[in-house]
Formats: sequence, C-alpha cells, structure tokens
Amino acid sequence: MKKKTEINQQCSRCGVEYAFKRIGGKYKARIIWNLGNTELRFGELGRILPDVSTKMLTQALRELESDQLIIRKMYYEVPPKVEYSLTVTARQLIPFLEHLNDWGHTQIKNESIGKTNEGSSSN
Amino acid sequence: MKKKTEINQQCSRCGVEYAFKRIGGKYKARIIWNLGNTELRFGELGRILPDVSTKMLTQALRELESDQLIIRKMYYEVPPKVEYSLTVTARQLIPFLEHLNDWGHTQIKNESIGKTNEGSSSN
DNA sequence: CAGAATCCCCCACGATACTG
DNA sequence: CAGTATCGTGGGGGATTCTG
Repeated sequence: MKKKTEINQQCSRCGVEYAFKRIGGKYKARIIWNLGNTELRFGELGRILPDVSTKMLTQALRELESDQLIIRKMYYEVPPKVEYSLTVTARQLIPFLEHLNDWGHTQIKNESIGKTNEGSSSN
Repeated sequence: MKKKTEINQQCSRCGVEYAFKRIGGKYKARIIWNLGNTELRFGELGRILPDVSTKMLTQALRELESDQLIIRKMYYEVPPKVEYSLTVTARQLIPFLEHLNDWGHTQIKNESIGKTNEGSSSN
C-alpha cells in the first residue's frame, strides 16, 4: 500500500513523472508516434528517424518492449525480419501525441511569422 | 498492409519532435505541470522536485524562459524573490499533460494489481 | 536484415563552495 | 533566497566491426 499521494501535482510521484519515465526518453515518443497505426520494421524505423543510431534505436525499442509499450514480432526467416507495433496501452498515448504534434506545428508556424507572443500569465 | 501511406508522420520534422525539443527534457514537463495554475518560487519548485538539483533546475528554467514557455518575475528585494509562471503558450500544454497524468496514474494502478495487459496490436 | 559487441569520447549532471 | 562558478565523474551515445 502506498503512502498517500492525494496531491495531484505537488508530488514528484505524479503521473506525469511516471509517464515521462516510460516515454520521456529522447526518442521514445517519436518512436511511438511513428508506430501510431502501423507496424514498422527495424530498418524502416531507422530510416524514419535518421538521427537515431541503431544502437540507440535498439536500446529504446528494448526498453519500450519490456515496458510493454511495443510488441516485437520476430519472423524466423532469412533475411531476418522484425516488426514493431504498439500495445493497446501505448495506443492510448496517441491522442496525447496528436495534440502535442498540433501544438508543435502551431509553434513552428508562429515562429516563422516572427510572432513573439507571450507576456501575460494573467492569473 | 502497412506500406500504404505517405504517412504524415514520416518526417523527423514532425511536431512531436519539435515539441519534445522544447518540453522533452528530463524535468521540463514536470516543471510545466507543477506550474500549471500557480506561480511558484524557485525554492518551492525545488522542494516539489527534490530529485532536481538547483543547477539543473536553474538550467531548465532558463531554457524554458528563453523558449518563452515560462515567465520569470523578479522582485528586487531582500531576500530575493523570484516567481515563475507559465506563458499562455505553455498553458496550452496543460490539457495534454493532464491526459498524460491520467494515463500515468492508470498505469501505476494497473501495475499494482499485477495486470499484465497487452498482446494485441491488431492493426 | 536486425541487431550485438567493443571502443572511446564528451558533456550532463551532482556536489560543493561562494555571492548579491 | 536565488542563484552562479568550478571541478570531477559516469555513462549516454556515436562509430565501427562482426554475426546468424
């Protein structure tokens, strides 16, 4: 039984912290995002994320797998073939990532028109 | 059946990547989350995030500030006082973080009852 | 093709001390 | 109180090579 953590934010044990431990790596969110509705092979993922070395990609995939966020389907054939897809748990994150994606695009757009917004926190 | 799409996501230049560059640090999301609807002083943030050293906290705050995600309000008095709050841009992230928070809590709960879900990716 | 193994460098980050 | 400055270290992560 847990110590009571009824505070939603005040705790470092908040859901956000937990979530970021699972998808907060440098590439994990992007991996999940790209796997969104597809199965992808190792090489395909690598091509989609060119800045991720195979070592890091492997590592991230392993962690996601043992975290039960992705499924690794291996085909014993020659040449080898492995397909990655999301678990249902991970899929629950897609809406979040979608919004984040929108937010990102909006920011990019605002940047490009030199819009320096902000200033008011207007409590 | 996967090859199909000129998937929108294929770009590493996607919004998710961009967004994670801004809030994807190790602590940034948690900082934003905790600032959600309040102003917090430096020390308060530090206490809320005990695992974050002052150095890292300072650094993260500086980056968030120059990224125009937080506002740093300084009071020239003795002893010094600084209050941090979110910009409106950052506030747009709160709903998503809420979603993420919920997801996290759900996962924690599922873990604690030993629920090993998953298996089907069923595209 | 999908990784594992190895080598190695660099800097992210903690610890500590100091300051306005 | 809210930071800066400095130092030292671990390990994150790239490049390369090898294998089933």
